[in-house]
Amino acid sequence: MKRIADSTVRRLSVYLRFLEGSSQRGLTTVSSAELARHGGTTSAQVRKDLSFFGSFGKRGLGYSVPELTNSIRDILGLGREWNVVIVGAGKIGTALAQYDGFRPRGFHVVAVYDTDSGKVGTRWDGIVVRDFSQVARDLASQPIDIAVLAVPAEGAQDAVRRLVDAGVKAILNFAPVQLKVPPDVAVRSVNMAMELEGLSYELSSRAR
Amino acid sequence: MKRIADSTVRRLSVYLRFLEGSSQRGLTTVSSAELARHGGTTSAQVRKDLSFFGSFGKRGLGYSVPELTNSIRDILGLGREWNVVIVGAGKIGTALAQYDGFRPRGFHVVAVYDTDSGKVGTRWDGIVVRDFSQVARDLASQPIDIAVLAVPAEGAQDAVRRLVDAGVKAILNFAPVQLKVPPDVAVRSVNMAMELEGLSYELSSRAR
DNA sequence: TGGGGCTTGTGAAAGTATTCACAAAGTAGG
DNA sequence: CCTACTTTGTGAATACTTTCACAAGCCCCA
Ligand SMILES: NC(=O)c1ccc[n+]([C@@H]2O[C@H](COP(=O)([O-])OP(=O)(O)OC[C@H]3O[C@@H](n4cnc5c(N)ncnc54)[C@H](O)[C@@H]3O)[C@@H](O)[C@H]2O)c1
Ligand SMILES: NC(=O)c1ccc[n+]([C@@H]2O[C@H](COP(=O)([O-])OP(=O)(O)OC[C@H]3O[C@@H](n4cnc5c(N)ncnc54)[C@H](O)[C@@H]3O)[C@@H](O)[C@H]2O)c1
Repeated sequence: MKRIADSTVRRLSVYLRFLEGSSQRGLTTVSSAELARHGGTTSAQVRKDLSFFGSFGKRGLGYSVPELTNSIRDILGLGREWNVVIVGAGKIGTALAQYDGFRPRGFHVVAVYDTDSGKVGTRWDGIVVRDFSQVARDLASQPIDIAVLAVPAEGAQDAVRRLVDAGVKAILNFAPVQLKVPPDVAVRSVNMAMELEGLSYELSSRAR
Repeated sequence: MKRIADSTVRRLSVYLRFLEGSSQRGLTTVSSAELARHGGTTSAQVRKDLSFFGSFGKRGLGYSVPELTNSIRDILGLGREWNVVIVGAGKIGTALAQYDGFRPRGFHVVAVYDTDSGKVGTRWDGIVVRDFSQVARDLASQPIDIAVLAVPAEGAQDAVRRLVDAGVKAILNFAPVQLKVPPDVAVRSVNMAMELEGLSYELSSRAR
């Protein structure tokens, strides 16, 4: 099977979110043009994206909202719960642990880790902060799907090494560094400084 | 002048970060191959990226670290301070306002806004939380370059409308919605749920 | 001062992604 | 059942990005 472009997968997320909203507003069908308008793309793009995975619509009518919702959830692997740990109980780690937008989408934060003994043992919303040195032991008994990395840049690569050694296969990285991982580990990075710099570039290049 | 790809601008940020580290470690020159290794790309890509903006290296030798650092800073528009406001003093807005990684790169958080009267008037690190309804008045006296949007998804589009009306030309959006803005306003979105779904997709498609 | 070794800068080629455009398949209404 | 209309699914065309490959330029040392 052909490799699917990252941009396609991201758009599927966007379509899914719109479909969930449509369902709540009682819509039963939706056209590629409507999906496009809300996703900031074109109807041809929507149809092409979906066509990589199959044929989900009815010609002349559009897509059934519940059916397409289920199909995209399946494609994205959202038909199950994913166990997530947050590494780094600092400012951003705390915000993420307390965020209630992940659970409804199937991402379940099962633990928060830190190296600071002053933080280990505290708890928020029923999630205890555990000692990061125990992560390998913990993962042996409770399987983890995704680790969210929210530690300072200096410690990030070392923390990744330990997570990978413990068997983690997917990492969402907030530290502003380029992580090195084996090819069987998936990484996505959120780099806010980079986004701000992108805006800075746009503002500057427009002025020119 | 030809439009520069987004991916190129992002890589420039990555190169810049590595150059800053190199400078601290006392290096005076660096080759495209070294930049590539740390940026997770290829040396040809590095040279091509830079070639869009000029010719910065010395053949046979590489790039002067301080000169290339300055050149990239210039390209990205980082030769000045940018005034930033954060809209939404919730979990993520608080983390961002207290984050100390933005100031050294020239992004200066000058205000935080919220609509919740219980939060308005409180202050962290010398930044007072102001009433969002006053944003237009405030911006008239103090110019703002970038607004960081950290409000719930439902309120995001309306907040954007008000910011755009007040003259804001760049927005970094954390709400999981596709914002609609006029063409002269730059938007970047950080959508964490989408990143997690991307990881979910990768994990699932590998298993298949 | 000239040659060997290295690295840049860049057209051209290859590879990806998006857009076009239209046949095919469906709906709706008489 | 037939006609007019809508919207999908998809090859082909276009646009964009990355990789290749090599001449040109510069350093260093003999
Ligand atoms: N706060 C933000 O808004 C923000 C924005 C952009 C990027 N980031 C990035 O996110 C990361 C975290 O930022 P923050 O502001 O939350 O920092 P922070 O200093 O508030 O928190 C970092 C936490 O990580 C813990 N830690 C350190 N090393 C660790 C390790 N090896 N294992 C486990 N825990 C460890 C520390 O004890 C601390 O509690 C940084 O890389 C930062 O650059 C943060
Ligand atoms: N917290 C996270 O880790 C996280 C992760 C991903 C995405 N997000 C997104 O970031 C946004 C904020 O999330 P949060 O967890 O900080 O929420 P929150 O509820 O903690 O904070 C939202 C804040 O925005 C304020 N607000 C509401 N409407 C406003 C308006 N029109 N103008 C100004 N302020 C307004 C509220 O009073 C509140 O203080 C949401 O869209 C959320 O989906 C948050």
